[in-house]
Amino acid sequence: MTTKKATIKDVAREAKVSIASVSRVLNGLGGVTAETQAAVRKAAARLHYVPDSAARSLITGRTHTIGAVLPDLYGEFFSELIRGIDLAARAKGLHLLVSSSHDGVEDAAAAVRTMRGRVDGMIILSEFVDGDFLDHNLPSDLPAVLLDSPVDNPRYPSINMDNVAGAQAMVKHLLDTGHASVAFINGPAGNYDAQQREKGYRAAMGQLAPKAKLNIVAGDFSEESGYRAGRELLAQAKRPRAVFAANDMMAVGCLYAFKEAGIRVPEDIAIAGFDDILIARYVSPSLSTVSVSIADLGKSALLLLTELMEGKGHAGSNTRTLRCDVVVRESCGAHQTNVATKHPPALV
Amino acid sequence: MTTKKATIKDVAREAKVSIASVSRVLNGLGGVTAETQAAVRKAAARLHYVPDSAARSLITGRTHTIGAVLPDLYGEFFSELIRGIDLAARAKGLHLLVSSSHDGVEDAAAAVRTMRGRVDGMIILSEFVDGDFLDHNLPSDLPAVLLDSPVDNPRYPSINMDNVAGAQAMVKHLLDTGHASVAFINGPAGNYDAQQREKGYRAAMGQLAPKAKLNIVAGDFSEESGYRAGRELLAQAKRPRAVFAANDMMAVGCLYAFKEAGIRVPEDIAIAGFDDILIARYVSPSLSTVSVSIADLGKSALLLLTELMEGKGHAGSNTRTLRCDVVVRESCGAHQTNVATKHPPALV
DNA sequence: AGTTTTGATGAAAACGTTTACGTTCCGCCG
DNA sequence: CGGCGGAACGTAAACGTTTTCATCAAAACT
Repeated sequence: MTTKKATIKDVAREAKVSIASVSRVLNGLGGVTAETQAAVRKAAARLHYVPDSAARSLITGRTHTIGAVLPDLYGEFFSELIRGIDLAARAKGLHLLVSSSHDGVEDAAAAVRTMRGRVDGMIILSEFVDGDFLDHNLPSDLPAVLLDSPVDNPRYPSINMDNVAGAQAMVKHLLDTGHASVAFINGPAGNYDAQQREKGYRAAMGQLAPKAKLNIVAGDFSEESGYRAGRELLAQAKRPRAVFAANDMMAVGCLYAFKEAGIRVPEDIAIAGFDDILIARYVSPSLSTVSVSIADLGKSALLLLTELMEGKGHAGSNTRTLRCDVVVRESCGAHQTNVATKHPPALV
Repeated sequence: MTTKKATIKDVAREAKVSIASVSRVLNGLGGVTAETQAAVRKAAARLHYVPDSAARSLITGRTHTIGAVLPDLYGEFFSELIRGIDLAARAKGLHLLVSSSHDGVEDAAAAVRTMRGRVDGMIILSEFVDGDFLDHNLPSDLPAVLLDSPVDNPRYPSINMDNVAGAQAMVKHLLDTGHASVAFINGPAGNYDAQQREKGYRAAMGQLAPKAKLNIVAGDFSEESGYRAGRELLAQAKRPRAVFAANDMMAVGCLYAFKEAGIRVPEDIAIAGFDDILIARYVSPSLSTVSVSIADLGKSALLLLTELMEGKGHAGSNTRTLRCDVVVRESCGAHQTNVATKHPPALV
């Protein structure tokens, strides 16, 4: 509107007070009479004054911004996560600086470094971070919380979804539904989530079907690898009665392999996935899966981070876990569905 | 690592030069001998010096950050858009400040205002912005580009996807495939995209099937509204041969309505959508749709914004358009598919 | 009435940079 | 040999805040 942006001095002059008083009024510090307060507010409004955040940060040392560094993530997961973080951040009056799509250690390190000084805290989700990474790239005084990470460093709390309990629950459900043999399609070797889910599978099998042989085939989270895994399973001498894939995309790939081979799902073989991606609802048969509220994950991360920033940090439980829920749909054979009147799924 | 963060003074002392020289070296301004340069670099490295961005912004007036304010968007669209922007921004050495999930004018206005001073430019996607909004909430000297907006203000260039051409092409395709009558499921009344797509539908029909009567039913972009629209269409005296929904979710809803009624797709009625969301590939029959590279949209927006920021903001063509492509799948009846060997869809 | 307490206010320092301007030194030309 | 130009470098001002401290008046005590 005006040609030059107004500074605190302009406001002070306009209101006939000192800049100190302006600062006090605008920051609600008290120690000002109602009249000066009114005068300052009026002047500020008239001049469209907005405090310069750079100057403010310089002196206070706070940016009121938190940074999120994320890998090149699968769409839905990404957007839900950001939404959760963003919403919680806004509620706390914080801004969100995002840096995503990192596909290498160096890339992630650069991202973390360039955020230095621009943020009051960080939320990091990256397969590349470990203790060393943090020590080398994070200023020691910068609060950070890790997402979905195996790192157990007391300085950096982490939030994980409860992969093992979720996987365990799903395997239990499959066994309970009457499928005696359950095979598992694994994720990429180095992936933490995959490892945890496999652990859950092993645990459930060991506990509930101790005499059954474990049946684990390789995969890499891609739909195509699920397809290949599906064919591999079909080629086995004794076909499993159910397949539990470490993520939904592989489950879908597997589903296509079965369809192609004329195998009926769930009548001949049941299938279940993990993640509850949007697609799971729309493939046919709709996919039973394990769901985790990703937005909640983001929200929890931010809340934990703000606690850290406010110094309420730590002591004890510095790692939190988010519950996972089994979502029963058609593909596992336990769904009560009136096939005749198939209503549209819930709105997204 | 070190207990206190190093400032430029520390580096100067360590390198036995003045702070001015340190600044010159680190900013590559020249006017320094190779020796001092080396000394400074060594000192900076030893101290793990990182320039304070707040102080830098304060004096230079630049933040090297661009802001994106977005509505509470559909997942996939959102993540793709952010990815496009983020990638392009990083390539230009810019940071990305995100504020999403705004569901009201006041909300969006607040977001824009609080970004003031924190960013060098903004990318705005919001149904609430119009000329007034911008004049009231944007500092006049802050470059901004609008996404998918009807605003035609010379001060704010905008980038739109070519909704009308895309819709036109899809209708043409449906007609060419032999479906004589094409109905249209509209989007929410106030929505710009919806309006443009309707416009494309009208244009194509008027041009290619001038004697056919227009058949437009209401919808609001939700899956459920698509379902209702589908039932409405089935109840018509003379059923259309093809349905073109203003977005994919409605097309999916419509598909379910047809399935429920025992209508075969595409044999009895063809269906097409708009957006090419991930699901489109996975419903059965897979959904023909109009695709636009959302990441490109984000990238273009950022590139345009940086041009503006560098002062290359020229008069004339201040609004750009992004091409849309018809994606032919099974639901429109023109797809050559070997149903016997249905391969898994392309990886995402 | 004199003294202390209280509360509002302003002056000025500090935050860590960039940059305009001086200073110094050296080599070169006249 | 004296002056001059330019390169290298340093000094200090400026950016717009917050915050400490001093000041001062008025109210509250003795």
